[in-house]
Amino acid sequence: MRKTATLADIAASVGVTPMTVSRVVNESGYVHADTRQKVLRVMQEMNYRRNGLARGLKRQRTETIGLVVGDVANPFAAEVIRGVREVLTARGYTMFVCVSDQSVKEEAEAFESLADHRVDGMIVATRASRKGNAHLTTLLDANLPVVALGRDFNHPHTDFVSADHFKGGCDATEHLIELGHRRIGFVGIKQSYGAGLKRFQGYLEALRKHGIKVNEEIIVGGRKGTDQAPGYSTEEIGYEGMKHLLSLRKPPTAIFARNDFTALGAISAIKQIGRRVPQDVAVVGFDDVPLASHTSPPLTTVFQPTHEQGRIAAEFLLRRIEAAQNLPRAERVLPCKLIIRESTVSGTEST
Amino acid sequence: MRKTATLADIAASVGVTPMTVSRVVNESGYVHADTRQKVLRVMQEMNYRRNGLARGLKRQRTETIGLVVGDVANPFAAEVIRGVREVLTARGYTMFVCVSDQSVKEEAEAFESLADHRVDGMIVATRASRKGNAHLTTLLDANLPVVALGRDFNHPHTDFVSADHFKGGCDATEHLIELGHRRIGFVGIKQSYGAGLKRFQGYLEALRKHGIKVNEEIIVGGRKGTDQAPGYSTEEIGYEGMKHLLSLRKPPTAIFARNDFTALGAISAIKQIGRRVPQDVAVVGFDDVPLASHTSPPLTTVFQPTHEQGRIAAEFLLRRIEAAQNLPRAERVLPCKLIIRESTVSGTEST
DNA sequence: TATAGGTATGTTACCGTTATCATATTGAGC
DNA sequence: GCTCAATATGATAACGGTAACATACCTATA
Repeated sequence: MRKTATLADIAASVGVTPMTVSRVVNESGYVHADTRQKVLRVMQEMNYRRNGLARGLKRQRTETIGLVVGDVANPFAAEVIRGVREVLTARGYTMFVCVSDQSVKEEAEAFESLADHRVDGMIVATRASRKGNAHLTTLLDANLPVVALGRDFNHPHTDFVSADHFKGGCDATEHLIELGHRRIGFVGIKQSYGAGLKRFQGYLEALRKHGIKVNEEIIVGGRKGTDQAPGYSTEEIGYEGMKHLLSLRKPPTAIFARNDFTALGAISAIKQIGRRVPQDVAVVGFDDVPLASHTSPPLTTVFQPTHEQGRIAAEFLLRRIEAAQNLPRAERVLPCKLIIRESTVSGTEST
Repeated sequence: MRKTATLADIAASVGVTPMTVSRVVNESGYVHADTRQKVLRVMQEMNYRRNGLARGLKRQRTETIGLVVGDVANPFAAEVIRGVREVLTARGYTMFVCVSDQSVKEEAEAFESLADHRVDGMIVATRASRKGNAHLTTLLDANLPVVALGRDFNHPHTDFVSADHFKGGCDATEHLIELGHRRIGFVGIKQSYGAGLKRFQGYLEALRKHGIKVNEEIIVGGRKGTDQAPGYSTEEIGYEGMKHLLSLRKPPTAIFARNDFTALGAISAIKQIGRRVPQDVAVVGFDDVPLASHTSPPLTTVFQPTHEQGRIAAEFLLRRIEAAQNLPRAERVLPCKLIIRESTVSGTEST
């Protein structure tokens, strides 16, 4: 079991001090060209890799940040990750991703692992929860820069980035109302979560604004249990939820789905019993996943600038990391955009 | 800017040595019950978090492993991640995920970051490439335990876990042949990658076995450029590829798609011009994503045990990490399973 | 020629932990 | 009361790197 070479090993082999080798590695200070060459050659020979632990310990920063996401099997997470990484790598930082699987316990473990390994900061893109927020607060007491992405977290020393889900939900619902729908269902919500889901609140607001009474009968989640499953489970929630709605004496004429996958599941359910979208039931989704424009019918949905949120979160975080002292809270809410396709209006687009 | 408390701070406050506090933290050696209580109380008060850098530096292991994936926006990656994590957390290890976005350069950076931060081992689930393999080899010279998951990498000190994509591709194709198809297209391959894609080779093998000549005209990728995009781009590849196939003088009567998303894209294209699945074109996918059973028609596909691959990879890795010396290479290839739904055979399942 | 400033290296100490060895105290058994 | 082992704690020295300061040499300029 050969051990990894250290600066001292290189130094001994070249006949200089570790400090000189360090200067070569970090391209800092003066090193004679010849010495540098020799050092570089030996480094290569010995397959040197610098020890980030020692380096981080001494320098008191690791140039590393953690990104905590709840789920990874969807384009939202993927785009956030890409956005964050773009900014970070350009500035010489490394990103480590932790996945909480929507579990508060795993989320806490992720926070602690990242804190223990002394990341310079964290971007938190999990779903908000009372316990999760408490954990975060503890970490902030330990002076770790944190940015919340797409989830509530109120703390004076934290930044916040999100899309305007409320307005998006409102727009989506108003679109249906303008098409003449009055019986508009919401698919994909668990009663207990309702309060925290901005796009759902937008839905309620739109109904209120147009004098439509909220009908709890047509606000549904999936079958019990399905909403805790991983990955594409939201698709199932949509399917099950819609099945239920269709079994009602008076099913809704339109639905707003919690997200695109839920919407796709709902569309499956509608088609399966021989009804048509949008003629029998109009469907709006949320997120505008790449899939959405290729489904049949193409899905009307609300685009949110995911990639951009990632970039901004990363920029906020780096600013906070590199600031000498605590900065005041920065907030940024990006607009969503309703994209009308054929799942609400037939024949809008001819290909 | 308050600094994080250290063992020494706790020790000073309690009136003991850092060593004693360390014993409390690690629950190692003897500590008087009263002392332990006092230490724990002060630790809580001072919001102590152990320094993984110092700890890792001293102990020469971090109880941390890296997982490198190419893409994250798909159930495959998500399930691998879950499988790996289940095993790791049970054994007290932390996992950091790095995403290469299918770029060899980013992949190399991920390898290096992980190596620099002294993870105890790595699971590599990116797509194989000559350059990527070269990088990996360098790291192995630095004695880092590595497990390859679902990608080729031949090295005597590496383990290997995969599903049997070759057999899966073969089965899928034979299924179509048994249904009487002779003109079977393949959608979702770039010429240059063909050699490395086992499921494609299975397709070729099945054709050969049944005396069907390979027709390069009906083996297609997406439109140029689309196959480098992120996220669900494979869906577009399927759509574009199928469009092309349908424009041929003699389109195939069946296609085998590189994966389920490609298959779904292909189905969109087929439906869009008013053809039916499976009557006009039969479609087989690969992976059995949760979505697959809910599409219309439900997708015939090849299930691969993703979660299990993650678990086994993690077990292999831990074994290698905890072994005193280099272990011989372990390999494990898990069987896939053809799942027949209505995209190849109409009316198979009644709901 | 003395001086200043750039160039090239070395010395020292410390980042926060823990392995190892050393020391002290206690209690049980004879 | 003495011995031995278990209990409880401390002192020391690393782990690998780098910040800060010190030293030495060189060259250009007053």
